Amino acid sequence: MAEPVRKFARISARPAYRMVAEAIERRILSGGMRPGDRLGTEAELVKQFGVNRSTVREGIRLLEHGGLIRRDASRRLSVGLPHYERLATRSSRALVLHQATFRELYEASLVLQAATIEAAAERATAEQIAAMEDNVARTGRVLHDPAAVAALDSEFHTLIGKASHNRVLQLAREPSDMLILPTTELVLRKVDVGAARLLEAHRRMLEAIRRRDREDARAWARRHIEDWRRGFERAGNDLDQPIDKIYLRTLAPSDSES
Amino acid sequence: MAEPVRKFARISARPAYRMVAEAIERRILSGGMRPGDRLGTEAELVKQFGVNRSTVREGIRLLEHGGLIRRDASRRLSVGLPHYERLATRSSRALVLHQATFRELYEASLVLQAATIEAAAERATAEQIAAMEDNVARTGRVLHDPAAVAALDSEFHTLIGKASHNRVLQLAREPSDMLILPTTELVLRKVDVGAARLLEAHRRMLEAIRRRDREDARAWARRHIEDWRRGFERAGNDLDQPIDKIYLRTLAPSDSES
DNA sequence: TTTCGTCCGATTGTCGGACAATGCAAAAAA
DNA sequence: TTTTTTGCATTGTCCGACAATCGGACGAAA
Repeated sequence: MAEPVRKFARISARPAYRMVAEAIERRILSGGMRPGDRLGTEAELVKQFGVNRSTVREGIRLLEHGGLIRRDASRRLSVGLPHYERLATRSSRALVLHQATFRELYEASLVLQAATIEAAAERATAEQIAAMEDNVARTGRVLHDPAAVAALDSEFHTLIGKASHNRVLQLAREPSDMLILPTTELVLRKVDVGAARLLEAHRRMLEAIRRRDREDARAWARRHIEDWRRGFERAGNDLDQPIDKIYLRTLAPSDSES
Repeated sequence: MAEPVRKFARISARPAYRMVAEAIERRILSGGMRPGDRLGTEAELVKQFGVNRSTVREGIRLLEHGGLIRRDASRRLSVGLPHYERLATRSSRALVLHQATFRELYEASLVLQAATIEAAAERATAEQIAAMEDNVARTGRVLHDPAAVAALDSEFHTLIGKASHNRVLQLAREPSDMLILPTTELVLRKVDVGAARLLEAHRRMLEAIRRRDREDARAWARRHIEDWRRGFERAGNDLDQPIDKIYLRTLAPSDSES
């Protein structure tokens, strides 16, 4: 299997529809087009690239799903700004396919949440703190409803992410959040004091952020996640089991929305 | 702008090519098909879905770019296993489009690298340690060549990622790595002792991993990244500047490979 | 004046058919 | 048996077509 001397550059046997996609992608990423800009109509692209409309359409599809290209209400093409959520959805799916375990999620979350809340403690704006206060208040009012508490928990973590003012951290955090948070409701149903402890943790975290006390914020975030783990295990789950496909049902529709 | 009472659910007029993509996606994610399984030919899909081949092909394209579907050497369709690198590429691009700054990258890296190396110190196998030793040895031999050192640095971090045995962390880390590492060469060219310090740090990190000394490993990883920051600034860059599009040139070809 | 039908052109979504290039596997030749 | 050839299946690309829908213009009704 001796590789012959490599002398020639790989000939570009890339299908035309890929070249179309790459050309558009390059244009966007090189700053030639900004998010929101209108891409031409299909007919125009046909003329520019000199290929058939079917080919253009296939090329467009490649970029469309990734969010780099959007179709607005009138179905016309425009440059999109892929949002973390969408990317996180894909990443989450990859993790499931790779059969990552809950322990891996737990370990990563511990670190990422701690870092996020420290950043939030340092940089949260007044509005962001107000939003968290509102969230905590609402949580207090629905303590008996696991689904509602879980939803508000998810929102709370998103708010902290925003308050961290670090988009890289947010992006890094989202996949694990997306897989852990759906289990919260499950845990709450099994552990009676779960909702109360969750609220307590949120309150303390918020309090620490308000005081700009990074250490305390970090400590409570850690405790919060460890609570989740205990509840998860008490609910009869094994931390070393692969992430179940069940959660994909939660994920699935989120990507197919208009 | 008073929103009228919202009474009807949004009507779902999803085009057929999307429904095709969703159907295939559901089948895969629900475990109905495993990575590596052959998807039928286009003609078969046409029969199953009862739509035109053009429509099927557009649907396929949606999934193809995400890696959920691959075309093997013979161009036939099979279920793919999206790899982190591919996802990281997309995430990196998103970060650039969102104009994230190097400070955000730096902050996130600090945390993620520390966590990764702690996990690696705990769980690295003998083979993985051997691979790192080999990497360090090779680095020692090319200290004068910034490009080679940068490449080996990247490899070293990948090895640590593998040794962490935590795929969630790896996935979280990859986008920031992908954006920071290309700057290493740049930094090395500006700072004379850069390569030596880098090698020293790698050596210490490896040593700590071998001793299963999490604290020490973490400390050296931290120092390593702080070295990068100092070098980055000394090279005349502002940490608060948005990630430049320059790096996209590095990124661009990585996705258009076969 | 504002609101409501209605019409029209432009554009997208979908379809059917076609053909060259290429890969795979069976058939023929060595 | 091994090698070569041939034929078929499949993909990539193109063409032309038509219904559905959107945006806007135009005029009628309130």
